[in-house]
Amino acid sequence: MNVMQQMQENLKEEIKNAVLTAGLATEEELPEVILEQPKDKAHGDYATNMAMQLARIAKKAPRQIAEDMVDHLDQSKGSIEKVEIAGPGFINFFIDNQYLTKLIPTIMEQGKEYGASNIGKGEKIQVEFVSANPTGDLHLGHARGASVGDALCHILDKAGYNVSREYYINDAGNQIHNLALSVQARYMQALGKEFPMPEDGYHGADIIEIGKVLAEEHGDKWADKPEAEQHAFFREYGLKYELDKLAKDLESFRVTFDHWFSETSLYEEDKIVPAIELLKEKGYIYEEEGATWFRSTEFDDDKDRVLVKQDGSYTYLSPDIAYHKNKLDRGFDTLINIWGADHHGYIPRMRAAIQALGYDAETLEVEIIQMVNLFENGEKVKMSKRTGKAVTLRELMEEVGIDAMRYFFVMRSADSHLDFDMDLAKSESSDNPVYYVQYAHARICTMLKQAQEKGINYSADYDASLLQSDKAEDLLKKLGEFTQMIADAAENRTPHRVTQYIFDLAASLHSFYNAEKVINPDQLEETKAKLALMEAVRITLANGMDLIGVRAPESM
RNA sequence: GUCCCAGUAGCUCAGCAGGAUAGAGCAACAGCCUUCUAAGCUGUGGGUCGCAGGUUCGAAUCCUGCCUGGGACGCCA
Repeated sequence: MNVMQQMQENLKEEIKNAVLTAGLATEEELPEVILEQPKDKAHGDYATNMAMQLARIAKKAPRQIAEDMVDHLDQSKGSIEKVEIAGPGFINFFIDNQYLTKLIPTIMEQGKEYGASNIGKGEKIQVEFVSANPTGDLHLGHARGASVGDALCHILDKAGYNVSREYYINDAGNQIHNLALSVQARYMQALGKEFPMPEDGYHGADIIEIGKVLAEEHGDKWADKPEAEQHAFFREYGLKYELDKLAKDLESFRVTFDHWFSETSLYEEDKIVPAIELLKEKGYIYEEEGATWFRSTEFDDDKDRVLVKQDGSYTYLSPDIAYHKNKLDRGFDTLINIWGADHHGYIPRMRAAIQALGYDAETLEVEIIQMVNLFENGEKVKMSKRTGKAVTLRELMEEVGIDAMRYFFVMRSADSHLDFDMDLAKSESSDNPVYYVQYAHARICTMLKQAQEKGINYSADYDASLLQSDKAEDLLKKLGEFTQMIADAAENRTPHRVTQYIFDLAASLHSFYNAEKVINPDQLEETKAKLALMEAVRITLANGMDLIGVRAPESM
């Protein structure tokens, strides 16, 4: 808890005491103290709506209650400078913000750790994200999922959760057979033979590439082998090639995983039958029309779901249940799955499975990432997975750069559609928010460097009374909010809050920069105080950017 | 037909578990570089928060219905 949070707690405690000593409510009746930061500075630093909340309990007019509260408020505590009653019964607090200067030494001391808290109390959370099928290149939707998932993991980690990041590899179903057939076709074609692509084949450029590589490395030695042998080979080769590519692309994109979990391993280690057996013991399984059904309607699903088809093979749901059981067996308190919008219909049956396995429905959280539309030259870029003409993650990385992508993909709340403006993302101007933020960081670095060249050394031990301007106070307040902002973003699973925060902090920095000269050898002590402030802002900006996978450049 | 998400300034979006006169950025307009990077700053204009009801001291926020856009509803994965 930093000094700002400490101050807020003290203030809340004082408000509570005032209500109790004024006899307006009993301890039990007392609602939670809500402290808000008014948008208008004329309304003070903090305000509480306690008087309005108490109106019914105390059976008095809110303004009267507010007056009673203020009479019983001990203003010597909680750094209160002035109190006002306003509007329908708000109590506005004007705080002596001198305490904020204590933030700077804290931030400088904590460095990369600044912003960390223990709100997660070590809760074990597993985040499964991306999990794209190893049958083609990663495209825009995956890029957004990767950006959001990775940012969320960093945020949760910072907020004191114990995070494990996982990628589920769908390497067992029909689609892998199709991959094998597609690779086979491209291989044959690379050898100059006529060979049709399978019905649901994968038309991506990557598969054509595999065919070429195979033809070069192996010549035509596979062309006349028995079908089964060919399929096994192409399957294995294709899978390995695709997986290596996925991992490499994601790593370039600064996204890494703790575990790559193979669906096939569920078969090999015989995890599926026992999972279904367990549900059967609990009475959620029945047979009908030659198939095995999961009675998911017990848990609010629209209809029951088939687990084993008439032909004896599993539906996708079966290994998925086994997989989630496996996750839970590994001792995670909470599972977060990050899925594309096209999978949202799948949530109720998965939730039902979690409950059938004996866990609370809330154990599984599914964050849905809405679609991304790509715009170039003001026009929507059409995408088609079928023809393989989708814009890939790698292409986009090369064209617009990783920083801009990472920033843009988490910039909006995940559950709203995202228009990705290529021209804006590529532009090196202040219109581009990622440059705006990075520029703020680079500007500070330049100042610190120049101070150093002039032989001016700053430290956490500075004269705080020299930081009195409104612009400096704005910066300090913003710095103080960092830890709480991360905690909120973690609890609400809203990584986009981080981009908003660093954008606002950058704006405050630019504003300060234009209003005040930092380095002034004639005012050495003031210069040192400002440099300390700059360093604190720099650390906070860098930490914020780190959370969303954006680089903090020292010069631009 | 059922379900999910969205509808806020000309455009793209915030609005944190109802709170004061609804906020940013872009675009428009007017200013600021002999001074630490103008990739920046300052100011102005711009809104029936899709529509209609309801809940209450108070609703962009919660509830109901409707309209519009997108997506999902397989013994596919």
